[in-house]
Amino acid sequence: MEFFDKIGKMAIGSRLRMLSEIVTEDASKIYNLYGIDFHPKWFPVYYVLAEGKANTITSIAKEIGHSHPSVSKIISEMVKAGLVLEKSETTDGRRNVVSLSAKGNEVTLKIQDQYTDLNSAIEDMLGQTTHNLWKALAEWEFLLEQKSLLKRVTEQQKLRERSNVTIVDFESMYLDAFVNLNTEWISHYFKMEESDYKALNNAEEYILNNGGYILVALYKGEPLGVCALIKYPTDDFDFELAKMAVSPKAQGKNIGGLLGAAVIDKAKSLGAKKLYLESNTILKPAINLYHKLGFVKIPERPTPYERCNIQMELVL
Amino acid sequence: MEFFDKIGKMAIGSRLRMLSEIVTEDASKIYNLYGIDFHPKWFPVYYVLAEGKANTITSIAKEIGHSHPSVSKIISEMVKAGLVLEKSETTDGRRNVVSLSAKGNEVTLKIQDQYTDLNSAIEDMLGQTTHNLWKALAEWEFLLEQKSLLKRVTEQQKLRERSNVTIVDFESMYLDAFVNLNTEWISHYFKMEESDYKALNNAEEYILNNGGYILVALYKGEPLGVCALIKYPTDDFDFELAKMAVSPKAQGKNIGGLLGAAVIDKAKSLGAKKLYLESNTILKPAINLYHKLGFVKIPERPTPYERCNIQMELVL
DNA sequence: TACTTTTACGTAACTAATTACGTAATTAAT
DNA sequence: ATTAATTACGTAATTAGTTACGTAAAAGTA
Repeated sequence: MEFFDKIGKMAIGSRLRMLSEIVTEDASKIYNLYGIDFHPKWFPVYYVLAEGKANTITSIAKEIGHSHPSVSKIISEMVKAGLVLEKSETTDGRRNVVSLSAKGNEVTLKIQDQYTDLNSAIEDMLGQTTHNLWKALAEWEFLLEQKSLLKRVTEQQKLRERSNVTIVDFESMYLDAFVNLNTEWISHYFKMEESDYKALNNAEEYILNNGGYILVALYKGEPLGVCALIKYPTDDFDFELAKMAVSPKAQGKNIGGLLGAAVIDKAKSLGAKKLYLESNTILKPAINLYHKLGFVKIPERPTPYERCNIQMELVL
Repeated sequence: MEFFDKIGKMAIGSRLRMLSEIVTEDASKIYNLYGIDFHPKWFPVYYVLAEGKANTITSIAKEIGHSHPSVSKIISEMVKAGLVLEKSETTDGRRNVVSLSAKGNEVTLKIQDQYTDLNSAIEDMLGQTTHNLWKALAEWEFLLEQKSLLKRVTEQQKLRERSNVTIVDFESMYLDAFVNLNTEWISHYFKMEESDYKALNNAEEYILNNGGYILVALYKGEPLGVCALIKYPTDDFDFELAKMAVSPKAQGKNIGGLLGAAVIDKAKSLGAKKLYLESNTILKPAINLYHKLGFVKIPERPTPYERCNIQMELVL
């Protein structure tokens, strides 16, 4: 089993399966040892019947956490072995009411000792270990019920990706990225307009020297996201959030979200009270993001952009 | 999963299987999350190939602890998916030499992140538990390799049965048992002889009042085994171990062994140096037991019993 | 050199579970 | 009183492994 140490936690499923196989294989031999004609897989069903708790296929399935076809098969095997009786003598004709036969009840007597011995053998093993497998299993079942492994991995993924992204202030070395990333999406969804050329071709003069800012998202050092904070010409707003662009190859890494949050932080630190933005409703993920960031739709107001069909604001 | 708490350790196999199922089901979704077209069950094989360690079906199987048909199937699936290449261009025409294809190597790049994230997710879970599942699994694998569950249960069984057996000195209330148990096996394998009647019908007089002893094995209070220690008439031996009988319904509980050991102890405590016994070689389990107790075959000597064809002694 | 044993590995059949699906009985809703 | 939805459960197909078996190549042996 040393293989598992190298392979890491990736194969915990395989590892559990293998141990389960080793254990159940021996379980089968153990029944033999006690002279009981019994398959280990019957045990959960048998146990429920011996307790006299549930007595229809579905209720047993629910009790033991199996699917009903599984119980159905086990019951038919146990019927064949003479351990279980089926009867439909209830008011509900769909139900298959089952119970232990006389022979099935005999097993109960025989199985007592085995139960005791297996229990002590396992207790003995648990006593020899420093890490209690039984309790560890219960803890894992609990944790996985609270939050699935899938969700946990997704969270780790987000966490890791976030650490790959750093948001930095604009420098002239990022000018190309600022222009290209914006040109790319604008000409993909719409067409470049007069105001686009103005803002992109003279970014430093038009945005930065005018009291505005540009933030750049670096993904593993590469500038793959940009966003501008342009000083708003009137008193209605402090800044306009504009020219936000994220490279398609960095999509799904929440770079937009990080960039947006950073831009808002920046505005806040500058004492801004109100942000403005313009967009188009066909850009669903963008609108969604703005929403998440706290922007709300406002009534139509004049804009130099042809593609603009929605305007939003964020009160800080 | 509360079912398992009631059912006890009996279903540890089921419990392991269920957890394994939950985990591997999510594993499949996790590959999806990272855009990798990959079945979780391929992973162990893939890992070995990526490490460049083993490259034939059997060697991979050995490495990962699967059967070779399992690896064979996985390889053919991975070949179909274009991740693995097969070639028989070796000197040994039986071997199927496999390796990752270019596409297979691409997976290595994609899988890195997933590997990291899954590892951290699991480490995170392990950190949240007080009982470390990972280490507990390793401990169980180790313990079961040392001694199988079957063997452990067998030992517990022996231990428990021993506690059900008590060896007591003869009392007149056990006379019936002494007579019946002996009559039963003697007339089953042979026929009752003159000396049998003498010893059984006048046990108290013939054995006890003659410096001999009778010990009784009580199984859960019931006298199911007897054994006599008869004063030997000459100086050759101190006692003859005779009239040992165990009820067929208590067979396999090592009552003979316990009884034998107790009788020898008794003889020792009486200062005896040499014990004698007579038997017949068709009684294999008995001869076997005498052997285990330390008796060795001795040359033929006169005996009143027709059925006797072997004689043994034990030097204390 | 010829014969036997071992090794490598594929195919087939089995196992213990699952999902998917169909059918009949019951219950709820119009 | 119909009709629709739900429930109970069996059968079939699928899954991820196993053992059993057969065949061909290689290695060992007389």
